[in-house]
Amino acid sequence: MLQATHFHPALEIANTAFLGSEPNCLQALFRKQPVEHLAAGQSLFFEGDVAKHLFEVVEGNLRIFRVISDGRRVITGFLHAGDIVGVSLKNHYLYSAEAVTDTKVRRFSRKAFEAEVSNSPELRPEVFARLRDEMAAAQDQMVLLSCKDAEERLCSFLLKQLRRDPGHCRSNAIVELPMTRLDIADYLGLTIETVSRMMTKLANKGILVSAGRHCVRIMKYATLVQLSGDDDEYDGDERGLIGYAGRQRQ
Amino acid sequence: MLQATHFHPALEIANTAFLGSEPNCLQALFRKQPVEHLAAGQSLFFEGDVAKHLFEVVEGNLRIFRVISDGRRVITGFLHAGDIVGVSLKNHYLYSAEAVTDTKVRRFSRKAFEAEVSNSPELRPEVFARLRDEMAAAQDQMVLLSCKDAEERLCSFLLKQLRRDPGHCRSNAIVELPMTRLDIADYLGLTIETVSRMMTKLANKGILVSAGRHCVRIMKYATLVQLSGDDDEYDGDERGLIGYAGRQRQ
DNA sequence: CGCATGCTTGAATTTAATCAACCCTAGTGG
DNA sequence: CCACTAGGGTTGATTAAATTCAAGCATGCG
Repeated sequence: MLQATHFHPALEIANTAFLGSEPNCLQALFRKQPVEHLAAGQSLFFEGDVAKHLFEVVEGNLRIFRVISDGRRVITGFLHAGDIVGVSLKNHYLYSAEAVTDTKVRRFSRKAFEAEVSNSPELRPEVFARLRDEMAAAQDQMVLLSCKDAEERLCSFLLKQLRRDPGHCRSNAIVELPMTRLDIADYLGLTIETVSRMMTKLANKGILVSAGRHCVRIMKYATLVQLSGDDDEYDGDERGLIGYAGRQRQ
Repeated sequence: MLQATHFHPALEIANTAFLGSEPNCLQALFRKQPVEHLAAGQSLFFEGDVAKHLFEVVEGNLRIFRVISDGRRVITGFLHAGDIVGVSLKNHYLYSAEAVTDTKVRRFSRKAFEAEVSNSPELRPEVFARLRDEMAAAQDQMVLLSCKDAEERLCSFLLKQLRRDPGHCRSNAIVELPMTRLDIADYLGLTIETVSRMMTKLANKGILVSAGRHCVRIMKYATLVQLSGDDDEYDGDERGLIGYAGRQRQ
């Protein structure tokens, strides 16, 4: 998965405006391809399949996940419009991909993609940038799964969803949650019951107001950040000291 | 971090033998650089620092980790001889790096590295391959942290350590564990006590025999694999069916 | 030899999972 | 248009697993 953190559709279109036959942006590669439609729940590819294609998400969203031997599922990410699936792939898909909602994608041959990228000095930095963003996201997820409790996990998740919207305002913002509670649970390493309980707990604290199954209004952004356990806006000048405070909290 | 999964030192030296001024292997870039020594526990760089250099691990091993606001530490990986630190970096280090044991590294300017790579069509595939391996490792770690219990985590860890040794035989093999229990705990998302308990549990089952603090002999490889919860040697032809079995175990 | 650090073991506590019941809502068909 | 139903979601009681707290042991180093 490749989150398009720095590549908003608007920006991308601007880039393409003064562009000849040489695409200077990854998404330009996909632009000529026909749009394919996926119904909610439909699979795009399966873990272990030979990875013949990469995909650009045009609209909607995907979950990517692995299923382990005993049937447990781990969602390693959600993909949205502008994201490209598969740049980090070897010969086989490392994970399965399914549409969460009705979704449109464009398909591009992996071989052709790799040829294009290796020929274009303009495209390569973008591929690297996307890989780096993907890696950074994976690291964040490891931190979340390693040592955050249920409440922190859910708060982090909500913030992540909120920040995907470039025009989000800090408080009184609405977060869309197109995925089910089970999806959220499998993404956060929790159960649906725990996700549900934390959701009502946050609602009781007045931090958010539920607005239907797939929608939530954030009332106290700052509190949500605090509860997420991420030291955003790092105030500390003490980074870099030998050792660290120990693993206990408080 | 970049694990050198497919790049054993022996192979690398063989490659360099018939090699002109154009290096055809990433490690060749580092070869002219002086070796720097790090004492056990010494820091190589800190999370958040400007990433001016990449490093090749020549000997010994490093832990890379992040420390979150309340002092908890998450180890996201261990690095060994042949690994290169920092290919997935942005402008700042995403994590800190410390020597676990006495360690030797070579340093290379990130700018120069990027220039070399972007000029060399031979180097680029290797960079991508390493990034892909790193990504795959991160995914595995997410699966481990998401849904494995303490015993499965420790077994997975031991197997990973065992498999790093190219000449490992399946049973009766010795695994070196240069890191402390706290390192293992912070890597597996557990406490030292739990790691210790699981270690003795495996010893009681006759799966391994402790041989000092930093060494373990594996007696029952197959059992260890089973307990690790990874469906290695996948026997299933049923991958790719719609849906999945559900999240319950058994 | 003695201390310090890392490791192990045990008992109590806490957190989230599990098991079970019930509710709500969207979508269906009468 | 309304009643019914199925699936997703919530809530409560119980259980299990790992953490926390506490004590003691071993190993290595001065």
